[in-house]
Amino acid sequence: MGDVSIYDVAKVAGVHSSTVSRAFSRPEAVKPETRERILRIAGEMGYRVNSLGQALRRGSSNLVPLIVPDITNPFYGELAKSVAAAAGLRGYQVVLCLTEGDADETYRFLDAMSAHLSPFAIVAPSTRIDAGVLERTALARRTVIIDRVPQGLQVPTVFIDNRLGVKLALDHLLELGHRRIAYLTGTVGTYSAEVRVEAYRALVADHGIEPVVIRGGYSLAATERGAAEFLAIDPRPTAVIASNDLAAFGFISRLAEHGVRVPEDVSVTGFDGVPIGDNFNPGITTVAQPFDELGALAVAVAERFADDGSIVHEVLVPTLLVRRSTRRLL
Amino acid sequence: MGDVSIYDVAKVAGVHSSTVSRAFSRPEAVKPETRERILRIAGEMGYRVNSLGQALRRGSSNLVPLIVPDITNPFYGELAKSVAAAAGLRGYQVVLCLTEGDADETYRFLDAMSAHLSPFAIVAPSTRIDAGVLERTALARRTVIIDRVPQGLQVPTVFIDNRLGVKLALDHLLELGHRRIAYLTGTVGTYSAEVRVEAYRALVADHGIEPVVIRGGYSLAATERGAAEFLAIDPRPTAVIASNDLAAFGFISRLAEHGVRVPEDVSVTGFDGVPIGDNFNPGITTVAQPFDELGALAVAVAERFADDGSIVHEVLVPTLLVRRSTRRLL
DNA sequence: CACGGTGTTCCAATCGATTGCTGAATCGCG
DNA sequence: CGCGATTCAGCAATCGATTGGAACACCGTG
Repeated sequence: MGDVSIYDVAKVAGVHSSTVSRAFSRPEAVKPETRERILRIAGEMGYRVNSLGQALRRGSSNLVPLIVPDITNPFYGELAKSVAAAAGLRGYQVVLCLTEGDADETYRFLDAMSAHLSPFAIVAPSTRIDAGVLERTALARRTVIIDRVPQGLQVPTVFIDNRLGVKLALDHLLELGHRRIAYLTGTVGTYSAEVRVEAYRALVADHGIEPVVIRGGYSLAATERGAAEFLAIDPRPTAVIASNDLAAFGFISRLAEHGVRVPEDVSVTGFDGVPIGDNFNPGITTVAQPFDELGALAVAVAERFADDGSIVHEVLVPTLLVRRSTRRLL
Repeated sequence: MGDVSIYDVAKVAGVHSSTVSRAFSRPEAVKPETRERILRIAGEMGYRVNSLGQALRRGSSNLVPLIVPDITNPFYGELAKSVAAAAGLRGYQVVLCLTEGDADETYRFLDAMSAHLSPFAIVAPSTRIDAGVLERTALARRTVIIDRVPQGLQVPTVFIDNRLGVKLALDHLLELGHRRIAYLTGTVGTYSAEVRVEAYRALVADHGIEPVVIRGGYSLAATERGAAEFLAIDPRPTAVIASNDLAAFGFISRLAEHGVRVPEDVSVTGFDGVPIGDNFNPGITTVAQPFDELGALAVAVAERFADDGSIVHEVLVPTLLVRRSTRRLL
């Protein structure tokens, strides 16, 4: 089955192996009737090009590593889906690399995949990118980051306008009459996460509102702590902007266990806009990222970077998705 | 950086390239001091073995395709996580293949990955496996299925005891005093899904209970239809066994929008035991699959199958995870 | 008939690593 | 001191595909 090489096909077709190769990779360079015969025989013999031999010779494979901290987080799930779709369209295969939040793993994966001659890599970091280490990895000049990066780091990035996202959520809540609006953090230490809190602080100040930041997260312990922190605040906020959907889910769930209902008692907004938010109880009002665009741009930007070294920073615009977790303050 | 080959190292170290190769792949075959010098020089030069050359020569790569319908479904997310962990431990890299429910894609991915000389493949199907097509793919004799398969299909499998899972949920509800217990389906057409409904039908019959099957799903439309079907039933069931967590989430969410509360008005159990169920509102009582075991066994079984062709069927035992979505019938 | 031009195929080197075989050096032992 | 055994390293073929350049046939033209 998989053990037919161009040599085998060449022998049967009575031509040289290089002709078989060209029949596939440069069709116009071989006489139509010869080509057809080769293709037919190859088909009959069950020949399939060996990507390895091809990649070795060409010096570049079609394997694109997607490095994420945690695939069970729906945000990364959506990201993986869109990247895989965009990559597939261009003939790439996504190699899934899970770091579990260990930054060193990122660089290890990058090294491992450069040994597979990956043309480029896509990284959704869980922490701020370490410029020094990144420079040292083999794929350094061919990696795109799905996050903001510190000034001066020569790496293309793709991410949403976080400030606008927070503004969207805040304006929505303000319009509903809320004034005591708190912010719930997640656990990840990405640059984006920091940008979001800072945006919250700045925007809220513009309205003369005192910022209140609650530490949230995903684990049972973190969500419980978040709920406890919230319940201890006096006077209690009437609305909460969560840094991401997952944190909002856990927060709402813990609140419910304490008899605090959403949106009746508190309005809560999520962030990311993962589809599962539709199936949450209540449907979560959230700042939605354009995932399809995100994946497509990540691949396109990475391809360009690898190709001509051009470093661009694509900033996507989020939209507000109003569902049922927010309501007008009575 | 990535452009150092064994020849470069060999030249600097003053030895033959084959010695460099052996220094890495068969350390005992080269004199300790020679080996150390080679390793040191290789390190200084930033040499990294080129997996492609290696795989081409060996006739087998370390790339393991994991083929799943939808990575944003938390079940497959958990599966991917555990498979990636188990694979990583043995030096494999998981290649993520997303079929979006298109069965043909499965076979296409299998073919594509056999061109990468994958040692074996792991498939979580979205439909019943097509024996005929599977046989025809190159990786056929090296694929393990995460699901039940029809009798007579010569393929190793890893999956949980679905009947026991349903029994766990049913017994729990019976013990809580429920008698009108319905079943909510998902949308996927896997063998496991079928087995679960049938188990429900059979088990419920043992208790003289009339089976009621509601068609659920993940999409907004499907969850709404499920809720509508449920609300139309008279007399209304007091408990529902969902075929999977995601379906349960959407169902509960739509029910809430109709003023029906869980668990106050209906008890609902999920199936799969995805961690996000903890952050759902309310925390979902569910039949938990042992994910870590699942991933580890999938890799182990696939490895054995590829190695000596032995076909085993591992059946894992699920456990009941009691949270807050079920309560005693008053 | 000779010659330049065009179209098609072949030859052979190459990508990077592995491995059976061979030859050389070293060791143990009588 | 000499001989066989053992250890270690070099040689060269090989995995499968690609590609620059050579070779060949055939064309039309002068």
